Amino acid sequence: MPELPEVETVRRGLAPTFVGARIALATARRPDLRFPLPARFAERLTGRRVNELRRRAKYLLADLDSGETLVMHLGMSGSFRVEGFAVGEFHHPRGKPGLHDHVEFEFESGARVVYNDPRRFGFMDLIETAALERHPLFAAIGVEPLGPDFHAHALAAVLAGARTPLKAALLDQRRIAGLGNIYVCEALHRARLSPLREAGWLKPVETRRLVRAIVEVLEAAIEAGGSTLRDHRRTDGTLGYFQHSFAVYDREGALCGHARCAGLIARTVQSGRSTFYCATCQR
DNA sequence: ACCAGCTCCTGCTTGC
DNA sequence: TGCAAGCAGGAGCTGG
Repeated sequence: MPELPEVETVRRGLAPTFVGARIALATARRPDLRFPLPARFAERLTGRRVNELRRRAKYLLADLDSGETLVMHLGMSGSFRVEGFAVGEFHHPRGKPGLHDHVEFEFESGARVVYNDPRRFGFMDLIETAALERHPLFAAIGVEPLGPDFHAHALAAVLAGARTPLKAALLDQRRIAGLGNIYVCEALHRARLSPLREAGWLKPVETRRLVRAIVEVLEAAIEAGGSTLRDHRRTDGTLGYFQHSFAVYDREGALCGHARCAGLIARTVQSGRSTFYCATCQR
């Protein structure tokens, strides 16, 4: 489900509850998500204070006072909800867990955070904070598109020589971090670049346009609280609304929104995933 | 080394 | 209305 803007939205939603708070009780309702949870997962979380809640690519990282970091990935259908401290909810009874409520954090403050994931493509792990960057999950992850190192030279460098289609290259987390199917389609449309282009052969001016488009699309999506197609919700249960701003995604047959372009949005399939684009102005 | 395709899982949408 | 097939935002793995 969630791409960078959705994960960032979740991070911002969880931060007030997580950061500086102590986990009074962690509960795992099953031994595995996509992968087995690490040994003694709940025990290693219980009693720990969260020093920081960060995001890297599509991962949420909660740095604990134990020297470990709780690494969380939402997969396709993972979501968090924060309970407690809402108006009229001082004493929420600890009822039966809802369907697909897999992990739960109760804080000393009384707030409770529940991780729900129907498809269970998400996963969690506990990794020594100091070793995070060397960990296989993170060692090969590419440039952060909203970070200080993302500029035309950096993008050109990671695309150099790639003979794969631009669409596939931008989905590759080792080249650039955090983009998924939706925002790749949207960014390519904004940059007027064809998803079918060979990735390693962009002109400098095109690379610059692509960098700007990626940053603009991601920032606008975060501003809107992400996109809610099926699963994504903010942690307070409200919906993101960037889906109303899609120019191409899931809009086959619609008019291309670019000025002076009368093209229609087409759908095709690249490496098994839907691509939406305007064949008239995306070159 | 690089790349396309398959796969994990559940639930919603689509078409008969 | 009911049912089954098809499809979904991720990404690790396999095999070419």
